[in-house]
Amino acid sequence: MPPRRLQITTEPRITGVPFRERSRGQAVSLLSTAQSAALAAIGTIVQLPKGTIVYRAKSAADSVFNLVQGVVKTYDVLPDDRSIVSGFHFAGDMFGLAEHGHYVEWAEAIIPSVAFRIPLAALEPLLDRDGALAVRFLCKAADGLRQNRRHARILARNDALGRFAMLLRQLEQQGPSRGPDSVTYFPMSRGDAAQFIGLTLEAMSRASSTLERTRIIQFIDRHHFQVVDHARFEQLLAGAYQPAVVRAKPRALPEAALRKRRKT
Amino acid sequence: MPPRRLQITTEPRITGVPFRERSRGQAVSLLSTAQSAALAAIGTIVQLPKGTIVYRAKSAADSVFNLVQGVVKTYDVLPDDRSIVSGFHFAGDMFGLAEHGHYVEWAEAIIPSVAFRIPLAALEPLLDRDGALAVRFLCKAADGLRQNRRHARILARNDALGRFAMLLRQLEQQGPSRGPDSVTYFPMSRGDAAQFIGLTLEAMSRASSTLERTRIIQFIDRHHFQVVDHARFEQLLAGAYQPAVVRAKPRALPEAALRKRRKT
DNA sequence: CGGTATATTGACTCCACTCAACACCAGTGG
DNA sequence: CCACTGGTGTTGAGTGGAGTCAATATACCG
Repeated sequence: MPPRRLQITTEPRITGVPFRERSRGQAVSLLSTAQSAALAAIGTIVQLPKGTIVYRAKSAADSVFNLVQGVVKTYDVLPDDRSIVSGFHFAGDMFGLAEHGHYVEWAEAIIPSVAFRIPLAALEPLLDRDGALAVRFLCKAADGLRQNRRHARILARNDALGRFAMLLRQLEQQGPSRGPDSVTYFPMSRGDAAQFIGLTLEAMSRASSTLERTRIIQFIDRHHFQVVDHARFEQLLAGAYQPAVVRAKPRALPEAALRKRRKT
Repeated sequence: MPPRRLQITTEPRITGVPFRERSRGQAVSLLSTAQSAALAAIGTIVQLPKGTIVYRAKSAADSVFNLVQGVVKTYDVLPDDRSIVSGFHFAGDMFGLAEHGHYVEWAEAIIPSVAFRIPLAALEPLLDRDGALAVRFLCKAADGLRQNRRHARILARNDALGRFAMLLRQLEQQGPSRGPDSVTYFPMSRGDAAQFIGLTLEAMSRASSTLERTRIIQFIDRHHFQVVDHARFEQLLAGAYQPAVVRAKPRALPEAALRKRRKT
């Protein structure tokens, strides 16, 4: 697959993995030109300058959004004012999850973005009529579920290094597939990233520094990085590597542990 | 809403929150009798004794499952052999998420269960034809996304007590709504619960013991609990309560902090 | 009953959080 | 040009709490 430019489109575009597709797993456009046109007919383009709040949690939800350009984060604000980022959305993604007619989270453009706003009032009849289109939306929803699983896997780790590495891996895979040593775009601020992987800003910064110091990754600038040592990076992702030079001191194993070890 | 018995059905049954529904948020059955019958026609009932592996990660995915009775856990096995539970599924839920024709996770019945196995080969044409049915599935997928958000909120907390409390809250809300001081079913083992909330078994056990010792909750037996002190339980969920009698010592604030505090 | 799996409790270590200070940068205005 | 500011990141020191290993207790199932 030749690396090609991300085309700037003014049509709705939804990417994902079709159900039937048994091929290798790159996400492809799920919509036919007719379907895209049908969505364009009922939706409107909205420009989202950096920092735009697309919607607030609990506000009336009348539309879903299809991002055609940029990056949008969705996040929860907890009772204690901290907030956690539930996901980052890229071109081809949908966002605007609601419950009982109200959005369940906040959405904010973290870089200049463009989205299609699709009113539910018009979308629902369209989906009712066009089963094939509804199935495409279902595919995209399944995509979201898989994305959430990845996020949960990140949050379930308890080492800052591993969490950060998993985030970088995800960004690598989200972007257009390029060469093995290419530079990957890191669109979000450190704070956003930290809130996504469930760490404090400081802990994440330390993890980042450690990975740089040990020459596993390298940041070109604040928003561009590349993996330098793929082998150790993979070990890190697998959870079987501590780059800290301070090896856990090999304290003498007690008797019971030795017995158990002999068996295996 | 009168508390009523969970009916044992041999028909597919999918519960969730319809898109249009502006009413209060109890989950309702999403399928009309005709739709249920259509699904029954293409699916088969499978009995799942406790401990049954419904499918394995990476095995060929030819069906989705609609649970009509019991509880099924879905989980990932990590490279280092630990495993994390991605979700618990109850009657009315669907599971069987796949990618490229292969399941992405494991599924296991944790109590005796009954499910409908619905082959994708037959389901897809059905959804293509029946847009309304596809929309119901979309509703259910949205339900899954909301469920995942709740899970992520649990994992994002860093206090064991809070995580455990949030799990209990979720179980309370999942079950049939009853009186305020009623007993709630705790279907999973401690190990499963710990893997769901991202803690070790020991840490979770300690959290559970602490909540019992401080009379916030009470376990009738290993699989039934009730919340005793609702006020403190809510504070705990909100993240604004430390039941540990060891209050953080109010060490003298340094000069800078005092200055900042005066401003606010 | 006995035997195994599951659950609780204890002791100790280590890592992420907290508070704090500092570095860096862009924009603003003198 | 510098000084001031606020926002954003990095680094440092100290503490608490969850992980780890281990022993014990309880429940489950023949």
